[in-house]
Amino acid sequence: MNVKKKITISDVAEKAGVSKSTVSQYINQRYKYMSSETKERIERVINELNFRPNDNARNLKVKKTKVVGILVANILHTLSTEIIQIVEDRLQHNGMKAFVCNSADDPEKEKEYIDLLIAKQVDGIIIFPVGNDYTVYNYLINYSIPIVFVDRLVDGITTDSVLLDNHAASFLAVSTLAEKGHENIAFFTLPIDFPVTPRIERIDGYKKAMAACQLKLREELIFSISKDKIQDALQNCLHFNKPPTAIIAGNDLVLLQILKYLKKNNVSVPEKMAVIGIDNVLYADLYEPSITTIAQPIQQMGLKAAELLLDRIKNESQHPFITYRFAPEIVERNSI
Amino acid sequence: MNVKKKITISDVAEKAGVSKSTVSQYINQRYKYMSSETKERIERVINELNFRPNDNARNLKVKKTKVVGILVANILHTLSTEIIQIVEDRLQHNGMKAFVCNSADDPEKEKEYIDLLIAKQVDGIIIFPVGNDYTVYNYLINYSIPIVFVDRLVDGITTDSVLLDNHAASFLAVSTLAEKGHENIAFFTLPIDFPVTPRIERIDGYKKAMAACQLKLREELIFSISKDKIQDALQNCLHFNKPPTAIIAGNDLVLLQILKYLKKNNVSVPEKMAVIGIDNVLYADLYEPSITTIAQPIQQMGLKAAELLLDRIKNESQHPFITYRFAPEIVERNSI
DNA sequence: CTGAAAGCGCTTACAG
DNA sequence: CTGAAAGCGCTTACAG
Repeated sequence: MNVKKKITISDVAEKAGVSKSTVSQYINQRYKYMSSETKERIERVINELNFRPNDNARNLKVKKTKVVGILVANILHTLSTEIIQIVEDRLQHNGMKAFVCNSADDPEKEKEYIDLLIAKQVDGIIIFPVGNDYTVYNYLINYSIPIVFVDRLVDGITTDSVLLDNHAASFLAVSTLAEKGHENIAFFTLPIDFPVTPRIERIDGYKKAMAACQLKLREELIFSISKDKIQDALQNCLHFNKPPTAIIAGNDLVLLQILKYLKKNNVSVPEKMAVIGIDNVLYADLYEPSITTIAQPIQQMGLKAAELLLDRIKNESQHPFITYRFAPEIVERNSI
Repeated sequence: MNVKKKITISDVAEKAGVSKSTVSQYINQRYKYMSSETKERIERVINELNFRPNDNARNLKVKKTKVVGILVANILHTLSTEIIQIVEDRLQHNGMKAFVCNSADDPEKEKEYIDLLIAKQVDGIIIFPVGNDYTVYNYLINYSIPIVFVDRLVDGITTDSVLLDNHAASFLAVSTLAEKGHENIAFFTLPIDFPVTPRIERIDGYKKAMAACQLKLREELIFSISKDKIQDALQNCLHFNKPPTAIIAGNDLVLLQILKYLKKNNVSVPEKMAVIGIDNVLYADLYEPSITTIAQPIQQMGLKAAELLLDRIKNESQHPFITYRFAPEIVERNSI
């Protein structure tokens, strides 16, 4: 493998016997004032030399890069990849492309990626934020780089945002269970050592829904703990004086732990324990019994996020920032 | 929101009362010949102005970008995101970052992303290839951009590659079933309209394993069809003269379809139908009965891919290209 | 210890 | 229809 020198526009110009300007015109498809002979000659040389223009040079002149960043909190979440797929498809239709970056739940990494995306001069960024330090996101706003938040919000930052109506999600879960006569409903979610919007709002929604359904709120039935502690906590609360007869899983990862425990310990669902999960999961139909879930309208959320970002990128118009809340939907199956 | 002019190195230099060169020295942390007073002054101004150097300009001079591309065939596959997570972590330790791009199973998109990554001058690319047109990948080789293939190979391209020993995977599946006395073993996988390495190799491995186990090969028990046709095909083959008593699912998506069918139709597993899936899936333990799977050593594969790429990027040394084949592992559960 | 100058590979207004 | 020239925002060898 011989290390070949990178081909530049000058090489093409020289070999084609025209000026760099003309080659540049060709690259940018401004054929208007170009003889077809010149055009063909340039085309041939470009193919021969396998020339690819250096975007770094181009972007130095032309301010638009036609690239947006999608910075996800954690790429392992199904929600992230599904939104990515949808957003990308919309971008495609607008001649844009996406670089996906993964914060891996690490605020430090997120900050580095934001710096990198700024440095690469992306036209806009869709962020599933992990950090709670608003100064980081302020860089973007200072640089007038459009951003759209998805799934989570950050205190102190006002921008276009797209997320589930988490209160409604909890309400749907609680009220559905209440109708079936459940009174002792446990709520499990991941930690909120630092504020994570969906977790906080879903807990809050749970509390309000309990009140609305005239059920007694028992704080000891609310668990906000790390993944590996869920099974122990569940085991524990089964020995309460009044153990729960129903569980709401705050997200897909939590649901997985709960189902593992229930299966391992032969707790019959829904007879001994009703289960309802927020987030639709691939295996909801597969479990025995199939699991009732509260689904996010991912398709619409992805489209809205893409649309918001594209609007900001295209026109300079300054409509006020809006936080869009999407209504959840219950998918009734056999676990309640 | 007032559109602020982008801050450049000149702005910083002017405000700090030094030359651009000095600011540049500061940015690149060459403090050796810099008075601490100058250093502090520059630092202060950078913070005040919120200055972020433009990487496009930098990369025009400095050939290394410290960024690699990870181009996945389809970001919805768990394998992709798990490998991304692992690779990224290794890159992090080497001061590099990753831009993830999603081909969405579309060779045209893949080509565009390759062009974009070249244009952005990434230092290297990890590819889960979708296309079968080797000329596309040849661009990269022409440009001396290191590439590592993961999961799939491309005819006509020789480069470092990391993938499962697919023949061994099929062999494990077949021989395990054969030991349990199964003779009529069906194999389901997705289409091979154009060559997709794991699918082809797993079918091939299945055939060889059947021979090795002295079982009669029945071509009509091999299904290479699209996802939505799997359930019908399965239904069909249950009415064969000699229906299969065991099924091997060629990957996670196929397994999902098969389990859906079996559950819907109350086919008892493993009594009436043994099932074994290639690819470990999240819900393997959750299904009733739990599903025996053939797992890829994803951790090791991700690390190897990262290591190979970093080696090529760092040293110019020219060890020959190697295709690494990782041994699969069987995770025995209760479905066989 | 710091600055002036050339150059990276493009684009674009302008001249002809 | 095409080319010469300036400039985008950096870096770096060199001079002082």
